[in-house]
Amino acid sequence: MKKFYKILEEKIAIALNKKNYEIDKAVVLESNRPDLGDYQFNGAMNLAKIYHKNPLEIANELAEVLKQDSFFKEVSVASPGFVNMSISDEALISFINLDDYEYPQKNELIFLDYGGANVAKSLHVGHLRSANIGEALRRLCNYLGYQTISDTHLGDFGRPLGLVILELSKRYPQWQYFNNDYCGPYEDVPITNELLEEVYPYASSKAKEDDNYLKEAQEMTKRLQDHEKGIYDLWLKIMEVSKSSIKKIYERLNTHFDLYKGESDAESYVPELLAYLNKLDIVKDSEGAKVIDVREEDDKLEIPPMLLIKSDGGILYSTTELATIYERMKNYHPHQIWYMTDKRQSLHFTQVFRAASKARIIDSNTKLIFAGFGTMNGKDGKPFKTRDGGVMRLEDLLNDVKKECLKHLNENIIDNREDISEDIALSVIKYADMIPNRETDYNFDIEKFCDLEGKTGPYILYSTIRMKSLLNKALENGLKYNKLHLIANNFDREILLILNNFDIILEKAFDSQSLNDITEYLYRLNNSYNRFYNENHILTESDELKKESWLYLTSIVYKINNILLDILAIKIPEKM
RNA sequence: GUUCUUGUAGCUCAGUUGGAUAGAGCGUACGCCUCCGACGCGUAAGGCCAAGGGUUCGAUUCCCUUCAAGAACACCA
Repeated sequence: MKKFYKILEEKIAIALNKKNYEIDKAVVLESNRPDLGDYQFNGAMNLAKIYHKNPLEIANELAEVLKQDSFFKEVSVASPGFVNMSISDEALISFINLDDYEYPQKNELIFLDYGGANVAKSLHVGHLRSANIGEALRRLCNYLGYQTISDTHLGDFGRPLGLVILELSKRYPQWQYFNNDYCGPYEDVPITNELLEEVYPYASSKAKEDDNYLKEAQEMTKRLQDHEKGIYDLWLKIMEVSKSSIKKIYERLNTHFDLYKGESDAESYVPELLAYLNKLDIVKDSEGAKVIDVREEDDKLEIPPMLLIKSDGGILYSTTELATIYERMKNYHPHQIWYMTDKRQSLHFTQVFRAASKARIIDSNTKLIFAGFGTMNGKDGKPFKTRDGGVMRLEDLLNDVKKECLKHLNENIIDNREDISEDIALSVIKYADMIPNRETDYNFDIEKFCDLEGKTGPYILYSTIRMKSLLNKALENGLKYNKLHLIANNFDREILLILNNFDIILEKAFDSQSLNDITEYLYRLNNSYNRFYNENHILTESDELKKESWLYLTSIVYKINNILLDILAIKIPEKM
């Protein structure tokens, strides 16, 4: 779509200039008094302060110039200095009939880090937001012309793996992997994803109660990180099993990663990173550990130093994170790196970002952006748990919602009922997940995901499919729709005004790394269209110009729906 | 304890350079299919924007205080 606000804002800036007022950017807003106009300009009040004049006077001067422009149907001024503008139908019509605007390709690479799956642990509902937000942002970046690389950054080399391997060694001491003298090749062992998912929580809770066990796990983690023969080979086997199961779920979530790298990949850059850091003389000893001081003058909260090496020589989360940045800069030279994780990790990323900047691992103009999101809580406001205390697996959630969608599916649809419910379920989950503001915590409620009416994914899908069906019917009847000839009433006019917001919504979403403006916009657009649809009988309309205009309008809304749903990674089924 | 975040309709939540009359979905109560797909559309009820103070033409928004909830605070990830 083309940029409507830009036109409007330029007109105002020029008009003000004519009256000898300078303004950087004339910000125009959609009117919150639709009875007075389509758009409003509030800048006269600010200019009044600068020029020490009455805001009404400035507003009147501006209105006087704008009134001469046939772009506007009406321009009025309200106290203490609001300028209200209505756009002429002719201007709206010629704007919608313009050719599509395409965002030019930019020579700027944005690296997106999201997903955050952990090896040997099943993806649970806590992983949902990261995948949904990250994937949508990746697609948004692409639509706006940026180049992207996405990486799930697997948790694959820390203590959880130490715990799993330790527990396996207790249960299956006879495995050749645990024989120090054995040199391979290894015979097949019965590791399945189910086994791993059972072993990890068991080992994790045991480590909490048993200090000796925890100590053993720490040792095992160290042995793994030291690439000890046997242990490392078993780890490779675990990776293979776990990765394929993770990929399957991400596929169902319509989420794509260019890279499935992880802590273990970054780990190989650690020696290089450490050598580099040592040269800079910013690594200090502290209580036996090695740290980087990242405090800054005006910190209100005391930021603890970033821990680089543990006192036992092992590496930590922050270490691999820093090494990951080092690796990414070296191999890909991104202009920006975006992180989509739970906002509770904010401090951790502050430390790492500061360390990266202090150590000049990033260029001075590289942007590291932490797009933290709210925690998913249960109905009780505490981090979400199922009734038996576990966290709900993502796969179970998908299946449950899918079952619910299948129940609601139109009986007349005979083919592909499974696939269609899968698509609808995806829309339910994604839409519900992306509609709250990114930063607010939200309550996970399975019933919320089973509600298929109102402001939901299926609402948008249903409207879209109905439009498609209408357009197909028109084509079957030999009707063509190439342009908008006229505005018939307030129903189609309102849609045109909403369409004008398209580009600023996308840009706002990009600037704030947040999708709720897009979900909200989709609802608003479709709600407005459905009202229009309800009030006008398009195919039976006798006025041919009206009919073509309405079909054309339908085709535009249909197109926008397709673009935005694709950005949100929601699939549109054929029927529903 | 220190620091940060949050508090908006019965419930779940929108609401940014401070703007006019604070919005939506669900739920509740009424309506709308002989006509393009009713998973749709409409109407109504529902609010001291946590409380108090300040800044100014103007505050849900900025500042201060209080209350309430949550989070983070080096050898976990």
